Amino acid sequence: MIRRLDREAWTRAALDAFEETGPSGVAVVPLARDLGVTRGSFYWHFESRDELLAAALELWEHEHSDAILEALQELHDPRARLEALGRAATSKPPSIFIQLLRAADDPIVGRVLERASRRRLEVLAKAYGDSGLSPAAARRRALIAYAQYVGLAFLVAEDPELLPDERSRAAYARELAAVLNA
Amino acid sequence: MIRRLDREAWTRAALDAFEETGPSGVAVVPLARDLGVTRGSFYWHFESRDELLAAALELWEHEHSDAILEALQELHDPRARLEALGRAATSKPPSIFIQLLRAADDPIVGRVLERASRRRLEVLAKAYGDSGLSPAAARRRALIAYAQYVGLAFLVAEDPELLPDERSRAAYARELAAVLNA
DNA sequence: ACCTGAACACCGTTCAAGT
DNA sequence: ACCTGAACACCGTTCAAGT
Repeated sequence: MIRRLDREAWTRAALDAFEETGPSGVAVVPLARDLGVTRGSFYWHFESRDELLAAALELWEHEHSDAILEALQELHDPRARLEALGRAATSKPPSIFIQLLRAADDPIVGRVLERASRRRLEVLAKAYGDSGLSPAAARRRALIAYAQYVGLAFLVAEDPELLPDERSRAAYARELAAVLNA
Repeated sequence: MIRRLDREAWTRAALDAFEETGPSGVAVVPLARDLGVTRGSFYWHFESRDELLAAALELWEHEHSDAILEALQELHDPRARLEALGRAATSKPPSIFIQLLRAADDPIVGRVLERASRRRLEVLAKAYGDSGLSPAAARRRALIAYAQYVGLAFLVAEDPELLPDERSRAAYARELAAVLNA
């Protein structure tokens, strides 16, 4: 029996591989092997391997990254929104986002990461602005908060021993909250 | 005339390529072309391309990363040391470090980055400890400060428009200092 | 001691031919 | 409309042969 695939099947498989291994996992020949077809069939659906990677990350942007931000925008009370953002920031970051951070030198990954970061910074700045800061101060505070999130996510992914248990994570979150509400 | 190279020449060339392009720039065939020899000659000096990348990054660790930390340790006044660290943190991060951050998914890059981060966190925690914090609090504060440094370096490398001019950098640094000295 | 040059494996890409 | 299979380019690696 001959397997028939569509663009979507390739894209989902590519996103799974990306979550597992990062951009190097999105490779035509191994994916084709896994999907039970030959490399040639891939080029019926896509122009190139880069187009596949871009499509997979676009899927993530629409289904996950944007969805989270939209849910947050539902919270009209700025204090509640900042609290929700704080909880999101101190809980475990999604593995796809971690992979994006860890492979930012890939041009396609870099573009997606920059778009996602821009949106998140806007949402954060809006929350700080709505809770009373001037636009410029809100933007700076958003940058500080998001840089902290990115830096910590990065470092802990690199070395989980930095925050090994729930107690250390809680102590870090308390200290960070004290520092950021100064 | 036949070119003769040693291990050091390959290592320097590899580090230059890494600074320019990241790990993908450390490729045997293109480097050999640049150096005017064939690929085969490379394997006289090194077991593998990975050994070359590791050697290049080791060079960076010894000549740059460690050197900076040792210079800082010379400052015995903890306040002066924290100030020097603050200046280092808000000035432009060295391009090799940025490349390390942007390619952390590479196993060899990841190892080097983790080692360097561990050392920097130790030095930071020691500075905070020497200036009066308890060991646990000093470690948390060090993590907050270093995560901020890493996160900002990362985001600004991705999108320089986040802090486009000297004025915005200064305003950010002021706000950050206010926040971190809370 | 250091380099050449040819070989092989692996992945990206193309394309004529099949169903 | 979707897939096969063979071809080519490119890079990592090996190794016998050269100087």
